[in-house]
Amino acid sequence: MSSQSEAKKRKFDSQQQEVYLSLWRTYDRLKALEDELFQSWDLTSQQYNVLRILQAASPKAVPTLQISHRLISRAPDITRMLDKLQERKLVSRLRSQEDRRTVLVEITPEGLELLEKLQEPVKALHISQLGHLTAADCTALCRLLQKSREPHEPPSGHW
Amino acid sequence: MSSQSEAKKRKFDSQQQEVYLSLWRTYDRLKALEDELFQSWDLTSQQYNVLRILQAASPKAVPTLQISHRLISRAPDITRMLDKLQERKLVSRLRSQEDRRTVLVEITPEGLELLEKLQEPVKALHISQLGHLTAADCTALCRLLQKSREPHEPPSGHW
DNA sequence: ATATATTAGTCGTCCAAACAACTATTGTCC
DNA sequence: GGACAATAGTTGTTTGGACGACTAATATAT
Repeated sequence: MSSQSEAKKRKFDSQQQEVYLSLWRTYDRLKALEDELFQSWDLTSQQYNVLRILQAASPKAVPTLQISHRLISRAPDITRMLDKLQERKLVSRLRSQEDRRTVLVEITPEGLELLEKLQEPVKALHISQLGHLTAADCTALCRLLQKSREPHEPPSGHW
Repeated sequence: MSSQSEAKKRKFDSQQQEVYLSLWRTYDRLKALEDELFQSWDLTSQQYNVLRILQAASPKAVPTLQISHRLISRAPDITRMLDKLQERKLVSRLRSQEDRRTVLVEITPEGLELLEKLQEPVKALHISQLGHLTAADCTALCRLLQKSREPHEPPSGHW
C-alpha cells in the first residue's frame, strides 16, 4: 500500500482510477454522437471502419481476418458483419486462388459511393465532437493517450 | 508502402479524428484489462460500478433510476442488471413507503464483503493499467479529457 | 506419403444492450 | 373529483457481441 499518507477526501481511490473513469466517460460521450450519425445511415461504427479499411486497400481485396486485425477495437464477429455488408452489396467476397482457405473481401462501387456520401457528415461529426480543442490540445492528448496504452499494445501493433 | 511517407498528413482525415481514434483504442485496451479481472469474479464493470454506487450510499438505499443516472456510461438495462445482482444476493430491493412507484435498492452485507475482497485486486488493476503515467501526466490527461467531453455533458451533470 | 498441426473462416448458442410498449402510481389543473 | 399527464419501473422483442465447436485447406514432421 503505497498510498499517500494523508487521505485527501478523494472521490477516487487513485489518480489512475480517475484517469480511467474520465477516459471511459469521455469515450462514451463522443461515441454517442458517432452512433447517432451512423445509425441514421444504418451502419455501426465498426461497419464504417471496415468499409474504410477496404476503401484504403481498394482496388485490392483484403483477407477476412486481416480486416479484424486492423480494427480499432478487438475483433468482433467479422464473418457475420461481412455477411450484412454483403447483403447490402457494400462489399463482395471471393475465395483466393493461391490459398483456398482465405476469403478476399473487396469494397463495391456502391460501398465507395456510400463512403463518399458520408464524407461530409463525418467531417462535421469530428468537428462537433472535438472541434473545440486547440491543435496543441489535440497533440498533447494524442501523446498522452498513446503513452497510456503503449504498454498494453500487442507486440506487432500497427499503431 | 509509400503511404507512410505522405501519411504524415493523410493518415487521418483530421486531427479530431486522430484524437477520437486514439481515445477509442486506448479505452479499448484498458477496458480489456478491467474486463479480465471482473470476469474472474463473474461481474461486469457496470455491475461493479453499481455496487460501488450502492456502497457509497450505504446504509441508505437508492432509487433504481438514480443508479442508472449515476453510472459512468449511459443507462443500460438497469432492471435486469439488478435482477442478477439480487439473485446473487449482492443487493436487495424494497418498495418505498412514501412513493410506491419507486423501488429502493440497497447493497447487502454479502455485497459489501465482495467489494472488500475486490479492493486489492482493483487497486492492482489500476496500477497495471496506468501506473506508468506520472502524476503530471494524469493531471494533464484528466484535464484534456474533461475539456473534450465538457460540451457534450448533460446540463445537470454530476461530474 | 501419411499423420499431425496450424491457419482461415463459418456456425451454433448464449447473453447483454437497445428500443419500445406496457403497468402502476403520483401529480396537475380545471 | 375526474381527466390527463408525468414518473418509476418492468417486460417483450430484436439485435449484436462473446465464445467455443466445427469444417476446409495448407504447412510441417517423420
